[in-house]
Amino acid sequence: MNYTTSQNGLDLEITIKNFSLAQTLDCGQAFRWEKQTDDSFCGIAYGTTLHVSQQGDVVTFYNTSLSDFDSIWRRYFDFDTDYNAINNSLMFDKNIAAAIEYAGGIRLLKQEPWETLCSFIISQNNNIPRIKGIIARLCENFGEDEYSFPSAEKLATLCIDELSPLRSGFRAKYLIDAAQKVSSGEVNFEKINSSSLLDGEEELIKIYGVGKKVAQCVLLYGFHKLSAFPIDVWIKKVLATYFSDGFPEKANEYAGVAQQYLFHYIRKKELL
DNA sequence: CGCCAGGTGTGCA
DNA sequence: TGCACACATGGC
Repeated sequence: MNYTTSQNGLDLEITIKNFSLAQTLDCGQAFRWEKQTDDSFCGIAYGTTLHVSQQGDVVTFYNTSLSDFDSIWRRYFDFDTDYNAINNSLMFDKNIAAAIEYAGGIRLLKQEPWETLCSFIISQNNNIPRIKGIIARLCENFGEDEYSFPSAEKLATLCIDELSPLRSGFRAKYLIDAAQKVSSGEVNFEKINSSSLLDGEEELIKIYGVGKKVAQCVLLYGFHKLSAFPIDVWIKKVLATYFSDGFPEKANEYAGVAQQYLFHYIRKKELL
């Protein structure tokens, strides 16, 4: 156990080391969290809203039941995985070590596969504020209630024109195709769960508009396959700058975790 | 107002 | 295989 919980009225407090709520929720892996203040966020996952904040090593889940924490948030934030051990296993490389130094408080969220698939279809050739806007409109227009992400079955009944309120541009046709293939079972999430990375990717790129990068994002953030390795423009820059001889094989098991740190790290450096 | 965005499909050599 | 180029929309 690398954290402890305690009840404080209606709130639940988690004490945990080397975790950063802000880095985790604001690093481009999830798009339904809104920053309230520097260390306080409101958001939705698995059809459930949450207000959460962090003060030092203490993370406060406001107005949350222990059952919601156990069934949703503990898993969503991946609190049961030992990131100290993972980070230690990645420290052998000095560039990854530098990225850990900067961004090692990030956790790889366990998001819903279908939501993750849609989110990263929408993310292509797009910027984060607009990605969030499109996803918010998707939920407002087609979710079953105000909290839920619309199901693949629901979206599969729609045509491209009916997605116009999203203003998602050329991506609308990709969302429809994804909904049809997922709801029909042509793309099988159960199968992907127990598949290798390569087979999972092969399954996902059956969808029109899903290529390697989006597929790897879905495997990493939606299926929690920590060896998945999405290569976007930023990671291309990382590979060219720090790993001209190739990404170290020793990091393969947790390549996706390293990728997330490196992504955050190089973007920060570019801003300076 | 232009440039650009956590890419992918398409049409060429 | 490799490489421009278009693609919708709007953030900055």
